[in-house]
Amino acid sequence: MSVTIKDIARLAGVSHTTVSRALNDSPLINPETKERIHAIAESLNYTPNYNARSLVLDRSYNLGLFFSTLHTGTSAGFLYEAIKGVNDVIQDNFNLIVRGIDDYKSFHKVNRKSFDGIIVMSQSTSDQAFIEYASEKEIPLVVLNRPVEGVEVMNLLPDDRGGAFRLAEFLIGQGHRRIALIEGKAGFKSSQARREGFLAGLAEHGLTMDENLIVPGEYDLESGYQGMGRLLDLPERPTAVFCSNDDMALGAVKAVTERGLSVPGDISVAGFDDHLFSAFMTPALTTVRRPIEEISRAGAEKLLTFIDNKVVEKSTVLFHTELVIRESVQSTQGGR
Amino acid sequence: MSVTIKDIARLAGVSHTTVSRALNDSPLINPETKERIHAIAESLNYTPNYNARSLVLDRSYNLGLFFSTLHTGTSAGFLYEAIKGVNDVIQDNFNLIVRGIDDYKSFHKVNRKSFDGIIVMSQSTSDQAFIEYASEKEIPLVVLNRPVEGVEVMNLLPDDRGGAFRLAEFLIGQGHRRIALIEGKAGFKSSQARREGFLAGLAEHGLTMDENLIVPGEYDLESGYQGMGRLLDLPERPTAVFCSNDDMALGAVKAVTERGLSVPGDISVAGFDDHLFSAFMTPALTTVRRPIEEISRAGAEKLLTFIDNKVVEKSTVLFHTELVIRESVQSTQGGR
DNA sequence: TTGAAAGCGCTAACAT
DNA sequence: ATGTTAGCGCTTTCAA
Repeated sequence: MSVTIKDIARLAGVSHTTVSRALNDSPLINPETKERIHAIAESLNYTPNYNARSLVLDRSYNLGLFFSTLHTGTSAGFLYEAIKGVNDVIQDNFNLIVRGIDDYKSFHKVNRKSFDGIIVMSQSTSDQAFIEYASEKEIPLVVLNRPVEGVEVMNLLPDDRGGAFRLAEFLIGQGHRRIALIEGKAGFKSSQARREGFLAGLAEHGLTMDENLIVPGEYDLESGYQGMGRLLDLPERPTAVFCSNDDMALGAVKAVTERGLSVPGDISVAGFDDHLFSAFMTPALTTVRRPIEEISRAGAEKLLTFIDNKVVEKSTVLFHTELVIRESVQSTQGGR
Repeated sequence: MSVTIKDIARLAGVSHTTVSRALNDSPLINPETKERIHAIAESLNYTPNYNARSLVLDRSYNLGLFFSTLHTGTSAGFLYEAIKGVNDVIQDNFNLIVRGIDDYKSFHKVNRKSFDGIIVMSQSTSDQAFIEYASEKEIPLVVLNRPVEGVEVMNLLPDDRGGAFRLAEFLIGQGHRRIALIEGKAGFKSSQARREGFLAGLAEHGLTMDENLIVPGEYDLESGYQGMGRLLDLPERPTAVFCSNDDMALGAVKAVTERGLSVPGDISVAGFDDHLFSAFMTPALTTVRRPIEEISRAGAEKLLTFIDNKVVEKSTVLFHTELVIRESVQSTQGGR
């Protein structure tokens, strides 16, 4: 068996209580005793049993980072940025448990005892039940990325709508009138917000979108490729295409070049997210930056203060999304 | 406070022992009693306290997935595939704790009580101390992706060397003689194995590599871009460039097209990994498939059997890497 | 088939 | 400044 505070107590000739206090750096303990105990602990290679501590302190040292799904619809870049952002903040103090909500058969194992706090990186309303569950259980909670309705939570999200709006205006400013849209995954809030923002941006300039120029997508590379294929088969092609994320934009560009056409020479393409690879695509992608890592970081910080102060604040914070102009959109006059 | 087995016992008019047994589906308990207890537990919305259970059973239900680092050198695709592979296997039975080894100030919190098992997704020898630590502590352990020396462990890895070897042969078969290499991150085992395999492949056909045609890289997009820039500035350019991973290949292609040259028309480019985006690049990338998700899945399965059977097997398994021929490499005669 | 009692390793009142 | 004692919620002998 492994060494416990009782073993240390025996060797130090004190009670295990004293050992516990010494190891927790209690001011009550004589500095010399403290030092002696620390030395013994060190030499015995003692490590505390966190399960025992958790049991009495009612704290798990676990933080959950939950995604709507870890399967389709969650891009590698998204997962990466979210984990990085959260991980940077929590440091050594918590275990970061990563999971797809759709992997749970039941939420039984999700409770205050097992999670000191939860971050939901939400993409669709499919996880609404989970959010309500966590909220009811009064687990400290922040929901990132999509707006939550029906239940009050701390809610941090990118301004998808505003970004798409500004992108539409930019496209129009470049002279485009016949503009197409490859939608994001059906049911995802971001898909909807981006479409709405985009259409609103067009409307702002008196344009409405031809229904035939809206094609469905799944947020993955393949569906961008397929979607663009359909648009190119149209008798009258669009001059510009807004892909609801960068992954689809990459696929879309592929479909264009494969037919011997060029981006942006023959057709302009824009994306959304500003993934790491977007600046390195050929041509470099014009897109909208969505600050996922920043949101994740902010969410983790909020959560930690909730846990420390035992108060959860409930409000919505919108993070700015920024138009990033690169090379994949050209003016209809030629040139960028 | 939350409901415990004692609360259930009181309501059911039995001892808490009986409740414990009933809930764990012990054959000793009368079916009717069992049913009654289950019903009460259900109605009370009982969830077990895993900390208490962990304390007595000496099991944490935690699995660690540790990366050498979560910062530079770990690409989004790599993280994504690793998490997906492991997550698919462990289902609902364990918490998956994700962490960068370089985030630990000390390994104190890593022990048998806190982790039922550990998967190290290792990229460099910088995590050697951690692997040795986990091995000494006798935590069930598998190490993926890089060969481990100096300590016996279960070790699953891709055949980086063989893949690079075959790629070199392919390039030569396409008529290339002046071939360059953009290396992976210094210190990473994979960088070394790929270089060695590649040089061996050249040597097999009597070629040696010009020192000037080897440039350093960091496994990220930017360094691929920079590296290719340096190669293009050479008085006598290579006809083909092997980038040690796909991320760098994407950056490299960018550097080529930015100078008004084309891939593969003016220069051929190959990568390694076969990331999701590689097939969708323009041109589609010729590369070597490294089955990270498959390795992760196999690693997780191994680990679970170790935990179940309380035996750890120690051996090395090499996973095949496959040449994937697409469009970015052209024969020096023209055409693919 | 069930219950009583002990104990997992720790922290925290309450003494002293 | 230190020790005694109880208890967190659970599983598991041992006894009935």
